[in-house]
Amino acid sequence: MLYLDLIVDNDTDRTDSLYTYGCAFDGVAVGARVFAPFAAGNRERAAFVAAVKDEPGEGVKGLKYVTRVDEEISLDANAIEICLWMKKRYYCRCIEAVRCFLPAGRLSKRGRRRTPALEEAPEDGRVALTGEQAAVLDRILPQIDGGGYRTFLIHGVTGSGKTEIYLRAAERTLERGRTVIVLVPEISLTPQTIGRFVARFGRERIAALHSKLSAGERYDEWMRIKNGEARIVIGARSAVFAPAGDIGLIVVDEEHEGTYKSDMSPKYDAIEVSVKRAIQTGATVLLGSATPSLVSSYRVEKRLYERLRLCERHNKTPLPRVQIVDMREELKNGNKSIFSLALYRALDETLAAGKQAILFLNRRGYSTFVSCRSCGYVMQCEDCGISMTYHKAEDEAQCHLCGARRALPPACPDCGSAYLRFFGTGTEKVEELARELFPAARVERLDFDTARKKGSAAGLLARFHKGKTQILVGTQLVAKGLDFDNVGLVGIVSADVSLNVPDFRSAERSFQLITQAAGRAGRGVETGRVIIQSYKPDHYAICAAAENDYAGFYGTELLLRKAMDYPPFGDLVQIAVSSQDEAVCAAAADELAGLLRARADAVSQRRILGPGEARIYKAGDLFRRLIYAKVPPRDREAFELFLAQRKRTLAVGKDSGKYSIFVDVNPYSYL
DNA sequence: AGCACGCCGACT
DNA sequence: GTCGGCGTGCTC
Repeated sequence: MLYLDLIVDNDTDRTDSLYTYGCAFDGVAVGARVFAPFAAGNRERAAFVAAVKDEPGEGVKGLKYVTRVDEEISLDANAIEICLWMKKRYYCRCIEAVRCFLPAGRLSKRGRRRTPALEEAPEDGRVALTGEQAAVLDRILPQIDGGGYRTFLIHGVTGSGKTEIYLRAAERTLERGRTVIVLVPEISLTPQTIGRFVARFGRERIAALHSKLSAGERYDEWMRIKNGEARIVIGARSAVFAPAGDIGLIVVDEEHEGTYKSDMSPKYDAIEVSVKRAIQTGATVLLGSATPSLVSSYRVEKRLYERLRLCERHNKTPLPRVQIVDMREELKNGNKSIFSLALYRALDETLAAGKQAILFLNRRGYSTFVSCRSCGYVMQCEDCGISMTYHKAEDEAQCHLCGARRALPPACPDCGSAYLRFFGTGTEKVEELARELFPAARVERLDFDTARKKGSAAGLLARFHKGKTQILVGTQLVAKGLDFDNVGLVGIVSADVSLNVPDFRSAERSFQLITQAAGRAGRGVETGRVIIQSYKPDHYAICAAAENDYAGFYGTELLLRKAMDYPPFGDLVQIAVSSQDEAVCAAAADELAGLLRARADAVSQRRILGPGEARIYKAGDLFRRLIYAKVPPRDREAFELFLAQRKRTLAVGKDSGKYSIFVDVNPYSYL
């Protein structure tokens, strides 16, 4: 008789612990999926083996027995180890982590072997390597040959040929009989990257995991990976959990992108998980970016990663000329338009020269808020409490958080005045003004609103590519990865939008966005122009982006992070306390913050912030308060233990169900 | 979250 | 005497 510690498929915090069962079946290993009777009703539930033992161990009362073993679906010991680590690191339930490793949600039925089509691959552009590429591969390939864990940060400017590095590394890994996982920020935005993998290795060796797959297709792809048929996996962040055996290489393309952090439970960081998995199997990790995240660059400094540089743009096009325009001066000179004189002239010249322009503004909609000039009333979402954006195309106000839509009131609901006006600028207004200023030019807009209609984004981009459109207005959708030869000008309408987000990463994100957007200019033969408009033209993130000075930005930002104890000098842990009862929520949040402060020494007291009301104070029928804890590395383990114990006490104790605690480690959203 | 148990009122 | 209302507490 064997004894198994099981993670039972039960959706509550109370049952989030290991249960010991007897097992009469032979050959059951850690990771196996079994079925066992659970609780008073003895209903059969699925469970995963976390440990196999000869003795039941202490404190086991009323031993029950496993009824059968799943022959088809199983995980392995490495996966279980990661699940237990995720519970500790991200404060999720074990079973939630286990589900990450399983094909989509509920386990669906076996399909009949459906291989979804991938984008038509271009011919394999296998060209001679540049000297730089060869040098980078000289570091990577021996590492792959030797096995063993190592992470390389490939710091390469846009167009320097990072994808070719990934392809050669993948090729070598396959030659060694090992498997490859490639993570991309968003599969729909990276068809070129996928296309090149398909061209190089063939569709049948690749499994693509993305959100457009049906449950059945997902299951089939999962099985193709599990049984070794597909040896290369490409997908968004969740592909890091692919059931690939003997992983030899994990690639994370555009590693600085926020999409690698999950915003749903488990709120994992796919880069952290990648490194964990790579350590387990002795694999190489390639993190690629033109603007590496501060955390990754700091890890290079600490010798946890090794930086490899690619500095030359592939076709040797010089970097664009960049000009920063001080919008305060424009206002002083009587120009109230969102187009500075410099941007207007540059657009005029660009169009006259038969070139195209991209206008970038990271804010969709027409205006940012609707307000009464008489009494100051601002139209807000009833559920989220944030101001609503006016969308002219639909002639309605929209909440950009929950998607709620409301018609505009004919008069101010508070004072009855007719002076309801639109404030702030979004892409819709930029598009409208561009049309007014340049009536001869064809202007189109690419943002979430125009891209969501199926196929419309592709058509829009094709028209721009063919030169039928002269001005393309858009949000960050236009900043990413688009490669057009004839773009002579990129105008960043307001660099302040991303800078003024209340988030410690706002400077970093602004630097990355500006650098990316600027990278769209002059991809062809000639030098392009970039104009950055800002009310903070001296801001270090803007200046550094304009000068293409990554090192300068990194140095300044790192000092600020250190002064504020922000990542990479520790974790920023967000703890949300929520309850249907406003007073219970407040009291529980106060108590928890008190306990956190009590365990910290005097120096660390200031590292506990709050509790404060969440920006979305009332979500549905729940009131929410937030506490932030800045946790330095040396305190991490003790902090994790403390908070996990608190969560456990809440789950099994008297207050169970009265309020809840949700933890997000290094969150990307502060609402 | 389920699900069983248990203690009380209403009905055959 | 027994059916079922839902409040309470447990799940190897």
